[in-house]
Amino acid sequence: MRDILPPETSRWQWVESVAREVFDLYGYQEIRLPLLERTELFARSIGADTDIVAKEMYTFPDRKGDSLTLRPEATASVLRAVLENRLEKGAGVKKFFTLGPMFRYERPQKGRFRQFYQINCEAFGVEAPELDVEVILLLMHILKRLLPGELRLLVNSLGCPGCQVKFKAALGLFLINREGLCEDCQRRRTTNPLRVLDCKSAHCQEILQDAPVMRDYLCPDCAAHFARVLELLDRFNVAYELKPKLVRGLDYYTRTAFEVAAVGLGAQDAVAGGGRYNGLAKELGGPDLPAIGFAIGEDRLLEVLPLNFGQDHRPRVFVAALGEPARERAFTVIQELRRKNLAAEMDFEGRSLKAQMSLADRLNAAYVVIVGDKELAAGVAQVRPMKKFSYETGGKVKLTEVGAGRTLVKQEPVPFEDLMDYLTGKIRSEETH
RNA sequence: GUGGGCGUAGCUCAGUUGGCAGAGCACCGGGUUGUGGCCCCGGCGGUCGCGGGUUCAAGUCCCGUCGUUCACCCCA
Repeated sequence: MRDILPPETSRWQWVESVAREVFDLYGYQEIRLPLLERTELFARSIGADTDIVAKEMYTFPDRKGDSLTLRPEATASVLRAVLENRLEKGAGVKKFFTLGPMFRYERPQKGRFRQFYQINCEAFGVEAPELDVEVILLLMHILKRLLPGELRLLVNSLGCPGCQVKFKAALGLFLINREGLCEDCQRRRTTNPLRVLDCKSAHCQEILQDAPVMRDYLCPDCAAHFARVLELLDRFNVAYELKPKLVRGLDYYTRTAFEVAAVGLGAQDAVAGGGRYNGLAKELGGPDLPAIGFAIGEDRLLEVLPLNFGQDHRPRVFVAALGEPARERAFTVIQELRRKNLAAEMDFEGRSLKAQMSLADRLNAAYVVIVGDKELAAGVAQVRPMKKFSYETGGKVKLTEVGAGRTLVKQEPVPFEDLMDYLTGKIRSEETH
């Protein structure tokens, strides 16, 4: 478990605000969900044989004795909320996004945490491959707004349950008399044969060279659906890699499955993953409701995001005051500035002017307003621009770097009654540049 | 669930065969009695993760424990 602290938090806010903006462009609306659900929901949706359900859930009884679980993923909760509130009724596609923490009890490592954050997208009610593509376009739209680096989009089709039965049978037959599979795969061979496909062992991959491929087992409908998805991705110039061995960890996926990988994340390099889950609604006792969605791993995304992205560059005003009367005045000045929507700060501890200047510098103040006895008497404050490398010509500055290429910026006397207009004007004009 | 690395000042880390707990950065003050960033000087700051053991003596050796980190399994 970990805390997320400033200045890191402003990067999180930025990522989330970009995601919200793009979701809005595509017509998605936010839903907010409980972090706790009845254990049964996850057991039924994710699949009892998956690692998530078998060993990774935070599960405990509540006071009444009902078994509750901290959500290990969002899709099941979203679908539960949709069905409970009859949100699937009515014409057209229903589009939702949600974001927040998920919980899995596993050993943390790079890019993996016990409490981690996802941005989730879920769309219901439309079976057409166009929706698959729109969802992928949406995902790539968000990621490209956020990340400058190259992303690898991996796609595959897992087929419908009919295809999967045939394929699993073929794969099982293929695996049954193969020698030399790693220990894990020997176990998986019976428990979850699909997982053998994406084993990282080089030796297993060698054995799998001529294993049956899902694509050959797709029924005509599934094959046509997948072909159309690929055709549209091409038309929108979305670069993708076909990855026949892409299987996903949750049982409920059907047809289109995809994953986005980024470099620099170590062993856990998937920043987003998703796919169709047409059968899940019925599985949970609802109607036959086609559905597709994805999850972005926010923690991992932040990990590969350059450090300067999403930092707060809002200009601030610092009011430096000397003496008690000046401090009184300064307090009213910063409140006035804040009411004008300008971020403003001052010192409450009676520090020296030098110390206040230094503080202003650390707070990244764009301007310092200096108020002392002289200024109060004259009714005129000194306004000093704090751009890097600016300095006052008359000051006792020993800055050794002063010289080549520095601009001279003098501080200006500004009557108190003009202060607000002066500062708002200065800062607005700088913001537009 | 399995295997390894690391826990010493706010941060990053030194610490010799066991012998007075250190540096850089950050912070505070001064050099400049009213002016930030560079420079110089000074200062503040540590139950050495926690508990036990060995020893005249433990940051150092041993055992346990907690935390953290990387990898496996698996996933975002």
